Amino acid sequence: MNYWLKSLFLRAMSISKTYQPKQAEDKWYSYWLEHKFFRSVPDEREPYTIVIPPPNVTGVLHMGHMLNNTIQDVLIRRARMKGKNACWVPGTDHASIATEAKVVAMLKERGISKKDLTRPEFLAYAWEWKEKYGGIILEQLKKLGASCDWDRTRFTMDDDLSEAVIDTFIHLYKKGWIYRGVRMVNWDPQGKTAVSDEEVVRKEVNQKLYYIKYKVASSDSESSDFLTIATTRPETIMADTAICINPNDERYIHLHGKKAYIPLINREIPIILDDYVTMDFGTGCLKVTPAHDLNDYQLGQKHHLPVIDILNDDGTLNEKAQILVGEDRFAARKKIVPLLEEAGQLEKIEDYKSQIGFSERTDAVIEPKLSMQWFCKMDEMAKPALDYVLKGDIKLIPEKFVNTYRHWMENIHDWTISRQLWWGQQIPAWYLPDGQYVIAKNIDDALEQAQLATHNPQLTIQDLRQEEDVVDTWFSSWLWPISVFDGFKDPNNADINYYYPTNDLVTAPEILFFWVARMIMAGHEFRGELPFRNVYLTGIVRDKLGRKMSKSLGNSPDPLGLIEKYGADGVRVGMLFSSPAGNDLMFDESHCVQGRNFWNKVWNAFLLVKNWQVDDTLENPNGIAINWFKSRFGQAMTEIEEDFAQYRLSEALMATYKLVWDDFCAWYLEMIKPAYEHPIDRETYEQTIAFFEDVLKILHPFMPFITEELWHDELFGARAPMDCCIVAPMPEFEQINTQLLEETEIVKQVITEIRNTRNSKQISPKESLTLSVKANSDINYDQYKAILCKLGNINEFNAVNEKVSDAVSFMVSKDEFYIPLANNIDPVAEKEKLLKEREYLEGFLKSVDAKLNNERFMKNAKPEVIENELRKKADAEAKLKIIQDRLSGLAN
RNA sequence: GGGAGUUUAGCUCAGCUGGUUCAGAGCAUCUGCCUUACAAGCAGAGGGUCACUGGUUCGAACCCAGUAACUCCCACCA
Repeated sequence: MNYWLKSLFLRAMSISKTYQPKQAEDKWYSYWLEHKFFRSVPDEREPYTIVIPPPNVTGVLHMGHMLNNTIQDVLIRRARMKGKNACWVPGTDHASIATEAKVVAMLKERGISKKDLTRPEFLAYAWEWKEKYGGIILEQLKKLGASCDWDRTRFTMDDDLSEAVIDTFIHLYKKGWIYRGVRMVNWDPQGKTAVSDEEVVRKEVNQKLYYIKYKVASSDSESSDFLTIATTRPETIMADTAICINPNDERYIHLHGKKAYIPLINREIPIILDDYVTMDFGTGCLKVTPAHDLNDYQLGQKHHLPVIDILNDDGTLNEKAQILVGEDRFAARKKIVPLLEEAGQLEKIEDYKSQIGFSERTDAVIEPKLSMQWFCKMDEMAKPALDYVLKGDIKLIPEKFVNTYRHWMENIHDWTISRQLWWGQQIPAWYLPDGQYVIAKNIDDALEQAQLATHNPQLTIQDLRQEEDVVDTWFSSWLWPISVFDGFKDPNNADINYYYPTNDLVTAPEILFFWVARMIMAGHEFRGELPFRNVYLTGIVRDKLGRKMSKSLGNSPDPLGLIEKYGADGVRVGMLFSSPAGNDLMFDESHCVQGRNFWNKVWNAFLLVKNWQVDDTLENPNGIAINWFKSRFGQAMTEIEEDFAQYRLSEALMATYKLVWDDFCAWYLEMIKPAYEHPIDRETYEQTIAFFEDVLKILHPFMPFITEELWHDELFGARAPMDCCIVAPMPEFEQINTQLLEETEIVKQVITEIRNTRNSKQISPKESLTLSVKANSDINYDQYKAILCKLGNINEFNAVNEKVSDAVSFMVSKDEFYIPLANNIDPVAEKEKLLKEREYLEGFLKSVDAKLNNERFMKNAKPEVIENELRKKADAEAKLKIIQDRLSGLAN
């Protein structure tokens, strides 16, 4: 009770001393903006460029964005501090289907129907909506600390970017790679547009398989012969144009050449033969519905069957269905069942599971539909794009995605690029009265071409009608790395020449094909060069149950709320702690807690140093500690460098975390910390501040705000306005003294043993002890005396040549240590400890000997390995001997 | 149906070219601490048959084969 009260009280008292993330975040983000630290213009430095995967303009920040953009920001900030000209280009994507759907919904709320608007009217509303609500997400990214060059913000429907879309369309058309044709496409009846194969998400759905009896037409009599088909879509029987059976199916030989009647509407259709039909599925009879099934369509083509399309664009039945006209396809499915039953033509219904395609954007069930669409040929463009990745010019991280990428590129289908929407770039095709069309940049060009094509100079603009459809959103996104630098409008401008190819692309594997592959194609086709060198594929952010975070599940924390709670720095660190490339991130708020605790630790270390008083008359007693930390820092830097080189960001963060928390705070600061209310010497003080500055630098990419805040504290001296952590050069590598590092590790172990001794003997840390060392190794412990005494609270430290009696003892490496504790020795326990150690060493030795006595080992193992075994043997033997000595000493 | 991947401590993950008795880290857990930077902390400790079964090898978490579970991608069986 007492304890809790006191700690509460103390916390309340010290509240003003703690770091206030919110204030610092606002303050420094504006400061960075004001001083244009994010701004990049070409100069003589090496560029480092990232283009953001443009989020939907309608989007709001979710956890996926948080992860993705944290990674990009870490990379950008690090590059900036390493002296590169870092350029991170932000922007948003017009996302035609998603945005148009939102605008339609908004209009509906206002009582306006899209049908009643003209195209320009609708677009006016859409732009208005975009200006008002669009791009919120970019503002949210700022809260995260994203250091994008906001002056370069682009939108995929900016004039220049749209122009690039039109130009590339024309370019590809001229190459013969864009064509128009009637195809079976994936129709989204809700968005009322075609979508590409990639935008169809297949899900397993519980369905019914309906067994329907078709009457077989027989010329001879009234005999009622029936055949039964199985279908999941009874509402489409009215669109049937044949029944198909396998020619080898002996059950149905009697049906060859016959006809059958569609139930309810009694239309006569032929029974055709094709070995496409699987005999053992369903009944072996297949209804052929060319208008509403891709396979049936192909079958229909082969057998020259007519196509009867009974569905409207919105998924309702049209008059060709004859019955249930106007009903939605699913309502019709329900209603046709009793009708068939009444007619006695429904044999049975079975449960059935199958994969159904859903629209990625609207989640409506996709309807295969025949329609006139625009397509882009892919095979020619896919080849070089595949090569870049296979040859390693573009690296996918992690590499496992190369296989998937290859598989996709080798089996690529043409791309349906037209969308029956208004929000987007309208296809630059103009139809002439006679049905021909011309492709042109604008209507004047179109007219000119049209007049030429028709040899009719009388043709006027009024005679031309522009294609209503727009292009797929990805048809603008694939140009992004080029178009953001105006590489189409002005292919030789300074920006594109300097920044392109970009360096790293950070994105989700889900859009590897949608976007990444196509950018590679576009890069090659339009600039003859790859668009980026490395693709870092992030994982999906899931909750701790492994479920994808989604709005509908409500399992996604509010990112801005998290920032509010843990500080942007805390959340960034939390996101990165456990997210290796390509692995899903099982997000748990506890990671953010850890992140927050980390910045808190840094803050407190700062308070400690800040409150020190310097006494210039003091000598520096901390030479070893300082040299050790220098080496340790250099060592950690090497590791961190290596981790970054391999894009192991979590590990780079962890190495940084341990360096700061363990090495800097727990060891170094404790080593040099003066006693309470004692001053510190000048040299140690200044060296420590220099270390602290280096610590801030390596932390900055992960925790930009607190590091900038501390950077400007007077502890570090006066700063010029542009002297900021964000542009501070990364620390140089120090000379690494391996011997010092190794010896210090041993000294740390000695300290741990002393602490353990205290723990087990219940001796307070405040009670100082005497320590003797009998050194059997070459380590000069005298050098480390100061550290040992301070961290072990040892008041007397001496070297001895003989073992000390009446003392607790332990061994570190080969050396023996004694703490005299006359009244507190437990000889039995001491002996037990030694016996245990001996047992371990004997086992160890046995295993080593087993190898060394094994002829085949000696014959096959590499010399270094054998040498190593010999060393192990010698070491173990030496140690055993010491233990043996001590044991025999105890026996007396 | 085809392909890829994963499986190591309670959780999230390292473990590179097979070679210290190799089984690691962080978090969580447990024990002891009101130690003047920090209880959002300090000092310690305990956690694992490396999914399973075989094989190769002097030696396997690591290589090979098979099995199981999970994940993702691709695919037109009504």
